[in-house]
Amino acid sequence: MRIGELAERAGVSSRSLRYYEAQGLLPARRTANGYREYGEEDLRMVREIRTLLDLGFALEETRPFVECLRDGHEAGDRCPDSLAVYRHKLAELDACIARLGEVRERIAGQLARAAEPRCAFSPEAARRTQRTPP
Amino acid sequence: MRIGELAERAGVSSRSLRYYEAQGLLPARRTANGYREYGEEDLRMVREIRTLLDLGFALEETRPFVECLRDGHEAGDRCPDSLAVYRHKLAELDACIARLGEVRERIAGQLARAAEPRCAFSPEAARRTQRTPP
DNA sequence: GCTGGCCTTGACACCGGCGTCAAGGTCTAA
DNA sequence: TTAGACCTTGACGCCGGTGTCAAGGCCAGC
Repeated sequence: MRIGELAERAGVSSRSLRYYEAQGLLPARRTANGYREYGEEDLRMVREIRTLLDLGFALEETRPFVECLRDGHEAGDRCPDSLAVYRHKLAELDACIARLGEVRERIAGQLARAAEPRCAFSPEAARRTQRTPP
Repeated sequence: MRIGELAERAGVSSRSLRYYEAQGLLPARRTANGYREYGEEDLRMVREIRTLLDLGFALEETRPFVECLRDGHEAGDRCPDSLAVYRHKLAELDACIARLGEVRERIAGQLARAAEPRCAFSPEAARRTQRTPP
């Protein structure tokens, strides 16, 4: 199959496929006229790449998975290098989530503080600190 | 004070200050020789900008805060527009955190699955499904 | 032979917040 | 007078994955 068909079946642009090839992820055989020629196994690799990219992996991080597939494994994550990337990504995610959680709390705090007490001598504050409540 | 001093006191580069000015966030008076001239209130604005940038706000999102300060308010988040940005950012963060959490679980699942059962007919699986356990 | 659809390579654009370099102006101290 | 520390504007580079355009080759059907 040629690049247009592979692109259509994988739901990506031809441009992306050429880019993956340029990165050494998706080498393509060539027909006599110079056209790229792909097989079903290439479709699987593209799908692996897309799945991982959609999850937030960098293109470079998909390399072990693709190579794992190329080595004939039934899935891209059947190889130690792929699992290492999984673990690394997990740690990254945990750090990122923790950081975002902190930021979230900071902003929520600011929001609560900013919405309420405008000034220590505001009417509300004055009323709260009145010495002779009715 | 000139740009170098403001940069030093705020802990940012002169380049950044010029960039903020180019974005219309930090207009500067000029001395006769064309040098930018800043005051203490500019230092406050730069600090406001940096605080928000460090929290993950986009430069553009700091605009209401800076304008709030310029309007003479005691803090950048004393204005409705700033609070709106806070709320918007909170929603964004919540969505982002949720998404990352999902991804995290997906990967953790993949990792668990990939590390364990290599094949339905693996020795372990065979042992687990033996009809006559000892 | 010609049209139109596919393919090729190469190159620029995008986004955001700068870093960094160039070429030149301004001021102070020795 | 000159060194050197500061300032000015302008412009290109980066990162990553892709859109998009240009200029041209290949091929099937009419």
